[in-house]
Amino acid sequence: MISEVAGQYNAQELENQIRSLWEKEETYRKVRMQRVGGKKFFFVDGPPYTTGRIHLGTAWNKVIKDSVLRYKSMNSFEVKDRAGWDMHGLPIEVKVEESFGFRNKKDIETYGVDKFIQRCKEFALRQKDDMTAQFKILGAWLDWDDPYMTLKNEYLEAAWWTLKKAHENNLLERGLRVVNWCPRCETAIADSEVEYWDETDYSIYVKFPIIGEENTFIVIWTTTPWTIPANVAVAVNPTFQYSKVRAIKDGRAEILIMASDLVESVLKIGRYQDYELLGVLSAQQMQELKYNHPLGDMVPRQKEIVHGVYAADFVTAENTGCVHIAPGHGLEDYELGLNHHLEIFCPVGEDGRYTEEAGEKYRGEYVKEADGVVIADLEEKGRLLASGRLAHRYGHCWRCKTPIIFIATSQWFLRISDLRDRMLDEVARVTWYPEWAGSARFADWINNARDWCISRQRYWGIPLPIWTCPDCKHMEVIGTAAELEARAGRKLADLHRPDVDSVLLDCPCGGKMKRSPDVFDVWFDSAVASWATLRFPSHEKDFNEWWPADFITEGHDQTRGWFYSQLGASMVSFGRAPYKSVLMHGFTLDDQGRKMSKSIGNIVQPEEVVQKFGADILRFYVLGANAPWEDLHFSWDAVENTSRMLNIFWNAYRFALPYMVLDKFDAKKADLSKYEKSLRPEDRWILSRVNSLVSDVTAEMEGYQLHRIVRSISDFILEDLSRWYIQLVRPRTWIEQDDPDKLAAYATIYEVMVKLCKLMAPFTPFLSEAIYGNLVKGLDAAALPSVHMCNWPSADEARIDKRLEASMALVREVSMAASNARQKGGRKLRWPVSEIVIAPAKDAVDLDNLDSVLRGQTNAKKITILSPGEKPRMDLELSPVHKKIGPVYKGEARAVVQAIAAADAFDVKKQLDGGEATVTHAGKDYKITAEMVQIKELPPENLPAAEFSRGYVYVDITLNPELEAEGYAREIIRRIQDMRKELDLRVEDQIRAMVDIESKPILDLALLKKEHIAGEVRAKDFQLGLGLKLTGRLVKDWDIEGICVRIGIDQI
RNA sequence: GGGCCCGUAGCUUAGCCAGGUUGAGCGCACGGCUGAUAACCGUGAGGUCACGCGUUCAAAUCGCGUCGGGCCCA
Repeated sequence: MISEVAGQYNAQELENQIRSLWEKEETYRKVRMQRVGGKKFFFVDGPPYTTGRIHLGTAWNKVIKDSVLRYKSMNSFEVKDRAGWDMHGLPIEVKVEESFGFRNKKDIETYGVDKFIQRCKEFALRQKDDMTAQFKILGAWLDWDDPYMTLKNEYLEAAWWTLKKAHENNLLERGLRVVNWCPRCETAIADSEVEYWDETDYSIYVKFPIIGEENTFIVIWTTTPWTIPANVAVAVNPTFQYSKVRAIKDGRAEILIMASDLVESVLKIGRYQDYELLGVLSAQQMQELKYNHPLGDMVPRQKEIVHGVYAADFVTAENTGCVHIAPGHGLEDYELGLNHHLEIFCPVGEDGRYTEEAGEKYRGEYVKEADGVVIADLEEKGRLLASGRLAHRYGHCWRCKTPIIFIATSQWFLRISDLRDRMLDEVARVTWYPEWAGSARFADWINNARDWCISRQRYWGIPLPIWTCPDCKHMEVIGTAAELEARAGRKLADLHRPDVDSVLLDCPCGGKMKRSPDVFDVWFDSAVASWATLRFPSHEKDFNEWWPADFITEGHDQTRGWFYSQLGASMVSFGRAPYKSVLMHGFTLDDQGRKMSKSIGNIVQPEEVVQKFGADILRFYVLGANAPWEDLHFSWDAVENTSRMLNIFWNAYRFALPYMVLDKFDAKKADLSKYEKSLRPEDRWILSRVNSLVSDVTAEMEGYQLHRIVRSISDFILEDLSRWYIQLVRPRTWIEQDDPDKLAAYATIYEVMVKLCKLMAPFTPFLSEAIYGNLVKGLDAAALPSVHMCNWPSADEARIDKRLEASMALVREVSMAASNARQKGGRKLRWPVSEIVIAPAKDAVDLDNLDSVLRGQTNAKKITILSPGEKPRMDLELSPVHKKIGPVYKGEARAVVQAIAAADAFDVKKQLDGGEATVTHAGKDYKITAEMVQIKELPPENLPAAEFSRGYVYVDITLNPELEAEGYAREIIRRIQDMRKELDLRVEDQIRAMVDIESKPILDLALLKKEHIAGEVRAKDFQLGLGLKLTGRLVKDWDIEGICVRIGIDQI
């Protein structure tokens, strides 16, 4: 049986019940099992990093994923949905280091790498469990029991296999490169791991002495004085013109060379008082110059280096137009150095301190702290032209926030830049939502793609499976654990460091190969997720059946992150994109569009929203707040609004339940087909609407227009279902017998609710499950055990009647206009009116057969529809036109004016239509012409009007005894109903009621409706009179339109 | 400095792809309804559609530029 539902929508309580139901019944497993063998839908979960806490953005992310997967499952797809966890890398290392107070790698080595790895692993696993619980609360149905974890051996193998494949494809190489380097973590970091913010640094202008020209200098500018010891060249722009000037400062002259356009500004900064142009140099001539290093006698190596000038496009017309080149400390510098076979001089070690090569004075100095020393030395040697401070964007290690430096080190690279064009082809083959995410944003990123530095000099990561022979330099990449174990002749329980470090392999040369001590860049971990999640390479069958992924969805920051890393890893191993479609979603910002951050204190935790409102409400809110690819401005008000909306849905759902229960309604025996003939137009209308909704939502889902779906559903619930259909259907539910009219209403409501609840299931899974449990499972023990096992509803085209929908829309408009007009005329809706007149302006209005609906909703006895342009009879007001009357009547003018005032306006107008009119004053007739009066049309006081889209609606509020009797009856009914409520009576309870009305005329009116009143309030015993002695459990005095009415009621 | 997205009422937003009277919700003011009721409904005030220029009979919508916000890059 269907049950009644007590009380308001309590999301938390409902969700707890559904959660335990799902757990008890293993609903998730059943749902996935049910679709096995269906068309495959391979989803890959972008693995959140195991930080321990989910935030609003990750919640939104999982809600989108879950909604899409539930939708696909309802559409008979077998979905692959392993949840994923990103568990390696510096962030966790740093956390563990912090917990022990470690400062550098030496501390870790002292503590023991094996124990350190163990701590990292425990930390990651604990965080994973915490976050799993948080995701489950949201109703996110992924495979949480068997997630893919980047720390598992099977996952490590997927990374190994991929690297081996890249090696076979000749895309792996070791090389000296300038990399972003964190001197604290002592590791290379990826471009994507660099965080930029403003930092105040030195800004210095340095003079490099030209060889063979006395007192002549080329001027460069830099913000990193510590790189000066590594300078080997100067770059100039081949299109610029350079000037040689004789500059005067404090009576001393020197000859300076710099870009012609920048002379003035540089000399100003250098506080030169005067200068004279000696000549111009072309970029070509500039390249003939040689100079001495300004600190040549302090950095021994610099004495042996020849310093020249080279052309480079990247030189801009800023500062001096001459760029300091240190190939060991800059990316462009490095490339320029390679092109011109310059020495890649890098006198800085992995700890960020100068090495032996930097010379006696600088050795051991931390470079960022050496800036001041270098400046002082330049000053002392007279090579400093100017020195100041400058705030500019500078990169930092994203974990420990240490400013990064660039140093040339030997690293492993994937030669991604070679694949740029092929990657762009692949991107064009992927379907992007929105389209520009791929064609514009991602393509732009790929166009700038550089080789991928995949090695990190750390501990907690996937070890590089690269073994090299120290003797003959032979190198091999191992692809699987089995391969390694076969070669090593022993088992390895865990493929992490340090165990794997101890494995030595035989080299063909007879020597022993050692593992390259690095671990993978953590971005490489998640990059292989699409096949690692299928347990490839050990399970090839699944890979062949599922790969590549049908769908992934992540935030727009993942353009450079996971969208890219996956593409890169897939290109080097499989030569194609690992996904077929990508939905790029936005960021969660606060209600003012600011980033959520601890310092502003505007962070909203998803669980806070769940606790205050519920998971379904959070879900429906984030899905509906805006388009998925736009940033979400979180607003508590909007969440509350969503909550209110779902509450109305809940009320709509539960409103009919008591009657259905009372009548033992059984949809199985009494479905719509039995009542086809008894359906009212409004029933057919709501059925049309719900089927239109199904078709709209299905269409929008194809383009992942999730916000439009939520909007359509909300509109349907509020406008069509709650504000309209339920209002229309209410009186029918009170009919007591087995009237087909009532049963047709039940069947309609039932059909609509069940369809709607399935339609909402992917988005509000808890609420839908609860409603389905009652309405469907409550009636049919054999029904599918969960709404999430039902098929996605299909739109019943035969029920869609667009003309009827349009007519009803018109009826609603007229009805609203009528209530507007009533308000103007001061007539409450409770009081019936005799007539409502619809006066269309242009096009004729046809209500189809919805006349009775309109009458009911407007509480009107009659609806009159005028022809276009026609108006109801207006009051007319005559005003005399003195200018015209005066000249004709002269002395009698005053009498004429009075005659006009006294005349009947309608009569005058009628006469004037035929020519002249006659008006009378003091027994004398006067003839007047049309120009002597102005006739104004006024809506009569008893006919207030309001505008609607196609004209005006007039409401005739004139009262007569019959209408008044009805009005008073409704007033009395409402009060008795109110009192029934106060006594907490059930709908079907009978009462005894006595009503004492102090006014005889009103009593007489009420008596006309005595039977009606008694019926409406279910009073078996009903007395209506004057001076009655009131008894009953509840007696109350009421004021109805200024009359005292005393009512007493009693339950029988 | 470059790429992409966004800017509509006090707030949150729809409409923009496909040009044709800017539409909602919250909040505010007033009124109504009452067996969905710790709910609900109506009316009203409130918009130079960020700004400027262009295309067009017609621009919130298309194009260019400026300003502001977000993400990414340099």
